[in-house]
Amino acid sequence: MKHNDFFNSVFDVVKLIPKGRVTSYGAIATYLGAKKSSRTVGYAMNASHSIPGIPAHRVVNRFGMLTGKIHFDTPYRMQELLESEGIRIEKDIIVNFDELFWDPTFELEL
DNA sequence: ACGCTGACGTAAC
DNA sequence: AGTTACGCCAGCG
Repeated sequence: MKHNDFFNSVFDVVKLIPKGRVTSYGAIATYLGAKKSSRTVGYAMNASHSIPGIPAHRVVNRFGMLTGKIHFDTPYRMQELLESEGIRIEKDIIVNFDELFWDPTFELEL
């Protein structure tokens, strides 16, 4: 886990997100040991656009809000993808987010 | 080459 | 307790 590997690590973690589950940028950043880099985590997702297999729609902010939906092909794509996995969304906010939250630090434990 | 911005989150005032 | 500012790092103007 170095500088450039940050992106790579983020992608790896996102790929590990189980279907029907979601996580937050901060959770990934914390898992990588740089909770302050949460912003960069989201930015890494931006780069994931060129990388298939990255369920970026499963990554939301700390409040469970689909903040990155705008960066998808269509703003509704993210919500539809999540709903397709059984996740309910209301006003761009994941319902039962606490229940669906998948924390890599807890699930993967370092 | 330099600086601002951006899918966030936390600390400080 | 609400608001403002900053940190992180890389892409882009």
